[in-house]
Amino acid sequence: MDDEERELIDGRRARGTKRRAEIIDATLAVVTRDGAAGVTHRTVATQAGITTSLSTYYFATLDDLLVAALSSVADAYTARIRQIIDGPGDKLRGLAELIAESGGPGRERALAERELSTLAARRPALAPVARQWRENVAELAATLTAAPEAVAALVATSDGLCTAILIDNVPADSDYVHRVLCQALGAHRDAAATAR
Amino acid sequence: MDDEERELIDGRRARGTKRRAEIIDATLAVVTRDGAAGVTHRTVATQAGITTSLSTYYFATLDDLLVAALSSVADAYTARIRQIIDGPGDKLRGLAELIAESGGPGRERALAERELSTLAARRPALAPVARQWRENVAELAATLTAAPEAVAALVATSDGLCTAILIDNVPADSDYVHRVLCQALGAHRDAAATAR
DNA sequence: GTTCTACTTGTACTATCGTTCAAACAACTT
DNA sequence: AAGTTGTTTGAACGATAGTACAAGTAGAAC
Repeated sequence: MDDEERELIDGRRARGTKRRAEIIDATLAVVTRDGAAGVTHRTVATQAGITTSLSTYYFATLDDLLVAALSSVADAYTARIRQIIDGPGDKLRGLAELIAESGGPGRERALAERELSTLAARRPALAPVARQWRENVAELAATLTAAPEAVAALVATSDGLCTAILIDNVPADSDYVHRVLCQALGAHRDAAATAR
Repeated sequence: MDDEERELIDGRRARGTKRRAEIIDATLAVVTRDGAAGVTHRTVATQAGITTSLSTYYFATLDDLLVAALSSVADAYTARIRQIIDGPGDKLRGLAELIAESGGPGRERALAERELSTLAARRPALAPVARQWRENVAELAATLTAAPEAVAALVATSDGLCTAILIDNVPADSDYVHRVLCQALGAHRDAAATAR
């Protein structure tokens, strides 16, 4: 245990980063299992295998914990989509596969994200975090079309498809998702293969 | 205790329908103000100006209350969109105006609907109710196009636009919404004015 | 009148919540 | 060894939650 994580930019030591990450993971597990309403210092602590007071030691208030958890999922999602944007492959297909994950192994995370982003509607401090996903999708869309309406349509469709997949609770077909995205982009006739 | 509930179409009297409606309204007011997490028998009762026990008299459990409230908003939304489908006007424009309301006077209701439909992701009994909005939009879309992808794109876009409007918390321009819907429909080039 | 039934209230029990706090623990400095 | 600093614990306080329940009302049926 020397300079454990540091993940900070300044020369100083990173504080309880590892514990914080554990607690955030436990929080997301609770959100996945019982919903955001089930998140309490006690349930989170039990899930993490620590004491209640330790949870409050790292996150003084429940709100801090929820904000941190939402930011965490948002960051993970952001990393995924940036990978698609900067990567070499077909961007629209990459997005389709990412969305389709909401119905399979990524359902838990997608569910947590929706739950927590709904929370954001009432806490102004969380709105920027919740908006990040949309902005990243918009950036991706901007590489595929110049029409602002097409960008907006792709962003909205991506979000709506995620919602539909979550509520219908069925494994999603990434080919189908891709086709719907093409439709929204207006690429159904010509630009279906132009991605990148 | 015979045919108590039914309060429906048959000639019999409806039981505590009025009180129930009052309590549901109060519930939605609480959801609007404090979110679904703020819904308790006590807060609802205070909002409705009744005693706590009366709230439990009509809705034995908190879950019953939330289910009833969600069903209520879903019904109201359903009525609105059926009006558009069966009405004489431009259906796509009607839908655009309905969506744009989420940013203005209808924000409260849209917020409540999102909050409560998120709740549905974890309670299977609520999923059909949450799905109804999508199915109605799909029905509307089916009158405008035959392509299944276009229908799916319009439904997803409608949902995503609502979300965006709610999170961005800005009054929405129904013309803009209409243009994005046209884009998703694939009607940007030709069919922009074909609605109906 | 009495009776019955739907409705309404006040009170209370039990559980759990967020949060606090003093004390113990661990590792590293001096 | 003593001290310092960051971490962890167990116990507790006050507040609020869901729910239950016996008692009280009002009005229609008898």
